[in-house]
Amino acid sequence: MLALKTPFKKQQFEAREEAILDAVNRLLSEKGFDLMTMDDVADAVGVAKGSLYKHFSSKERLAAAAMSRLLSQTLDVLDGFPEQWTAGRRLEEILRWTLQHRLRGGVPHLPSTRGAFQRALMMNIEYLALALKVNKRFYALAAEARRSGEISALFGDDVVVYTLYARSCDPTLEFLQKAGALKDDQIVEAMVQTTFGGLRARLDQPSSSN
Amino acid sequence: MLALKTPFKKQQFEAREEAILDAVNRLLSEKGFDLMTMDDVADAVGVAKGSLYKHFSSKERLAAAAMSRLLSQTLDVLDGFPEQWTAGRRLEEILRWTLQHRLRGGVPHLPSTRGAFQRALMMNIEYLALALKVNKRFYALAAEARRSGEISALFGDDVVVYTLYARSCDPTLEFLQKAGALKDDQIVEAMVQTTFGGLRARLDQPSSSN
DNA sequence: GTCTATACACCGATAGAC
DNA sequence: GTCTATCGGTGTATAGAC
Repeated sequence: MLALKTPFKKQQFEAREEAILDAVNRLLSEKGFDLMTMDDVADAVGVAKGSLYKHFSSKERLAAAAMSRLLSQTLDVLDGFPEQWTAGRRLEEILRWTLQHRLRGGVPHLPSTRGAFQRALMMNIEYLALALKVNKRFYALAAEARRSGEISALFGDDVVVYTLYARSCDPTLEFLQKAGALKDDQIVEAMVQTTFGGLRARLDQPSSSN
Repeated sequence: MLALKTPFKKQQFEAREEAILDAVNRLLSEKGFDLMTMDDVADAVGVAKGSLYKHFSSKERLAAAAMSRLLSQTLDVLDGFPEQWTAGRRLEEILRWTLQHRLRGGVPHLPSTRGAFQRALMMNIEYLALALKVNKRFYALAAEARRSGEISALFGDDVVVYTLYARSCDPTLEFLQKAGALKDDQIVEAMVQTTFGGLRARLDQPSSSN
């Protein structure tokens, strides 16, 4: 058989792709898509710029591949949660995981809602499928958490899910990290508490006076 | 006297500067600093690109002028609050004002904490002075609100102030606006409630199970 | 496949006529 | 002061040698 003919080169090839995606993840979280250049990527991974295009046909596809890998990891984490955890607990833990992951420099952040990159992402089938899958899971968890009373019935599912997305790339993390007063774990806990404290909140204390 | 010699031209000049800053505000909120080009600004206000440089000597100074104007307006709003309002109420209302202002397309948003623009802003004396002034006011309000119990004692002033900054440019606003299920006022209220509900929260309901 | 070199486009800033 | 035209620099992507 010819099945074992070229496993070395292929293995090497895929290992290099993983190294490229690692570098892209770090650069995307530091500089964002627009400020990240292909020269940056090439320098970080130690190859020529032209070689990158043998792996990924454009900067957009390269970034999309990094984003897709993150979404895959997110799905894996969701699947790995203990069965007895409630929907609210799962939402809380997935945010905690994302924030911890960010502190280790592994989460690319989207600079703005518009922009050419966002449009390019929606043209990427692999990314789109994963994003829809993650989105569906989040909406299901939000609805269930709201039914069980873990999250206030005052907020629609949109508010819950979008808030979760927004906290995943909330700049408060970098602010607090740069301020230096809190340890990493304390930063994560403060953000998780302010987020879910707000989602649990009833409309009491409406700041009475006028 | 010569005092009235050239008021027309000067008036015209300053009116144009205001028009430029309006356009910059809108473009900064739509595309951010990096994606906004001087051609965009020139087209939006209806003048040649070269003419912009007679008003502002660089793209950084132009954006800094827009940011400074926003900070000035923020200080004015803070000064205009009724005397009987508590510190917590003032923090809530300044966030409400900012979000409403953003819905009208008037708040430039900072793409990332790093980047050349942030460094350039710190070199701008006018902006720096205003930013420090606003920051001082926020910290004073946060400390007072925490003393009076309006905000949970569990969070440090850093957490409160940075959370407020982060909500001011929170992408949840655009998400909910694009989703279209909520009216503008409802969007603002949802975001204010989730934010301050979280800051008021005690550490109850720690998702019990493990 | 990986390298060097380059084509092509875009952007910030300037020059010079009016 | 406003215009048109252009310079210098940078970034994506490609071509061609090895």
